[in-house]
Amino acid sequence: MVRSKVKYELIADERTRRESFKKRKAGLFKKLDELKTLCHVEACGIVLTGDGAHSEVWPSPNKASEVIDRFITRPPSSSSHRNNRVDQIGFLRQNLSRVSKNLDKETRKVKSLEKELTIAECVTKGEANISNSHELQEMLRLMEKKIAMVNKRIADIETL
Amino acid sequence: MVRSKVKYELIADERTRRESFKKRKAGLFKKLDELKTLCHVEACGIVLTGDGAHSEVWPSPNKASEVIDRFITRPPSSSSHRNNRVDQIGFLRQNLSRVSKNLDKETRKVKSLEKELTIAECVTKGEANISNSHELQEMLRLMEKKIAMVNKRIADIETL
DNA sequence: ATTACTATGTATAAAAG
DNA sequence: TCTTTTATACATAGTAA
Repeated sequence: MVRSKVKYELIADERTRRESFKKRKAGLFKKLDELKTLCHVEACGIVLTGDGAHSEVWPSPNKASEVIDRFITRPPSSSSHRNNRVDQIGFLRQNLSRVSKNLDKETRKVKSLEKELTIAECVTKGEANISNSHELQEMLRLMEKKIAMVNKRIADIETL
Repeated sequence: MVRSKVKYELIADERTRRESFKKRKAGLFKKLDELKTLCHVEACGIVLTGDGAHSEVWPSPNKASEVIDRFITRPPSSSSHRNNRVDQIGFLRQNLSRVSKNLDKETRKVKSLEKELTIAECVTKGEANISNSHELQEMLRLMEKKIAMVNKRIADIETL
C-alpha cells in the first residue's frame, strides 16, 4: 500500500486499469454531484467504455438528455471567448444536422410531391379548355397555396 | 487559510460559491481528462450555470456531441441492471422524440398533401369522361405510386 | 476577475480479505 | 469481482497580492 504517483498515460496493466476506472468513475460522479449541490448548477457526465458494458451516464440518461437539450436550446452567452463560440456554433450545427437529417428526407419527399403536382397542374391546365372543370381549377389553386406554405416552412427550417 | 470541511449543501456566500465553482469545474474537467487517458475511455461533461455565461462543455461541444451520439447509437449492453435499462430506454425514447418532433411536422404536411391529391384525383376521375385526358390519368397513376412509396417510408420511420 | 500560496480535506493506488 | 484498509497523491478552501 505504497501509493505511487500515477503517470498521465494509459494504465498498462488491465486489472489495475479496470480497478482505477471504477474508482475514478465513481469519484467523477461524486464530483459532479457536489458541483451541482454546492454551486447550484446543472451538470451531466457521460462515460463510454469500448465494449459499452461499463458505460454510464450521470445523473441519469433522462436528466442528461435534459441538460443536453438545455445546452442546445440556450447556449452560453456571448461573454464567452471567440474560440468557444465558434466551437459552440459548430456544436449547434452538428446537433441541428442530426435532427435535420431525417427531416431532410421528408422535405425531399415534399419537394418531389410538389414537382409532381406542378406537372399535373400544367397538364390539367393544358386540358382545362377541354375538361372545363371549375371544381378542379379551384382544387389546383388551393394546392398552389398549400405548396407555397410548405415552401415557406422549409425555408424557415433551413435558415435555423 | 485554515481549510474547513465543506458541507454538502449550497454554498451560501456568492463570492465563495463562484470561487468554488470555478475551481471545481476545472478539477472536474481534469478528472474527465485523466479518466479518458488513464483508462482509455470516451467521456464528456456538461455544466450549465443559471445565466449560461459560465456554462461549459468538456472536452468540446463537438466532441461531446459525438459521445452523446455514440451513447444514443450504442447504449450499454444488457449486462446493466434492470433499472438502468429502463432509464436508458427512456433516454432513447426521449432523444428519438426530439429528433422525430420536427419530422412529424413534415410527415403531417406530406399526409396533408396526400389528402389534397386524393381529393384532386377523385375530382379528376369524376371529370375524366369529360376531359378524357389520357396523359392526366397516367400522371395520377404515377402519383398514386409515389404516395404509396412515401407512405411506406413514413411507416418505416414510425416503427423506429 | 486571476494568480499564488499552503494547510487540510478528499480521492485513490496498492495490498489484502 | 466487490470490500476494506492504509499511505500518499491530489484537489481545493481560505487568504492575500
